Amino acid sequence: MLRFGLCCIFREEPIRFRATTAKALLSLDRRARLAKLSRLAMENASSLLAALEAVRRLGFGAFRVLSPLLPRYTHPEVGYRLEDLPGGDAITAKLREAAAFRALHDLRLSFHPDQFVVLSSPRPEVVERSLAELEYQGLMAELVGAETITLHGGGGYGDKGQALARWRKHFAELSPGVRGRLALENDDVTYTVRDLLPACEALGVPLVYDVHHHRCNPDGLSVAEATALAAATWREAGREPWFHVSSPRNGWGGNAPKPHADYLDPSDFPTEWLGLDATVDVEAKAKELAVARLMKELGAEPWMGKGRGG
DNA sequence: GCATGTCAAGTTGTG
DNA sequence: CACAACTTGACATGC
Repeated sequence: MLRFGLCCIFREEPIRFRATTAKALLSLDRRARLAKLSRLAMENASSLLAALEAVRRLGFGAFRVLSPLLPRYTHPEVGYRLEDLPGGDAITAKLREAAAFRALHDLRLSFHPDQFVVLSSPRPEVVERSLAELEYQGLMAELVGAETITLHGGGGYGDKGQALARWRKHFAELSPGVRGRLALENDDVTYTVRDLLPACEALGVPLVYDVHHHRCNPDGLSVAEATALAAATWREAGREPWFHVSSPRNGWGGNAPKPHADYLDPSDFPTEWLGLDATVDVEAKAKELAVARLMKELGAEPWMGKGRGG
């Protein structure tokens, strides 16, 4: 069956993740800085557990975790380690509590590094920071039991072949824990499913198929073909396929940017996906309300975990 | 309280 | 050239 996933935050559920800025941290001495970071990290760890409880209650089967659970962790000036934080053990324990809840209810967790993480960049300093950020996200993924870190190909720099060769080279520099979790996702301006498949197959990296991006940035493959090719990269690894879907706020016409709408238009949901064993992250501004509405409109069953009769 | 300006980071495309 | 878009507005400050 299909399981539906929520991305990062909630519209109505009273669950919030906290952040801070490097500038604010730099105005504090080391002791006050670490105390503040510790407080925020503990709040975020508790919020993650609350988020997973809400996800389960709402009948969803997946959750995308907001990357900065530990705010500014890899910042060159205010970066730190978990062991540096007062109460670091309690933070770790709370994250492991979330991991246990995830496992008990068979929820699938992912991370999605933001736009600054670019393994295809020709600039060494960009790649270096990207590798550090991915190692941080790998550490978080390990702690909370997240299966996947979903990354885009990055920039094309006028030569996508060369850029992807750089991506593959830097992929090899990551730790095994990150390599084993990394997935590639087609994006809306540069890399299509057709572009990414050779790298995915060569590296054993599964392909997250975003049908919204595919419609913005087509490659001659039909939705059915792209679905089958992407799904094969997951099944090769004995894993369940992972897809993304969203609707454009201002319709599909024209070349203007296509920000996400509040809710899914059910006609944007590929009929090719119905009946598959797969995970579908719903990217919509109305968050859990949008996931719930889409499931209702599709007649989808709530996720109860594999082998739990759901 | 509330309005407003700011926030680490990359790359691309539009107007 | 400025700005929006991207997984996401939240935080810090000043009134």
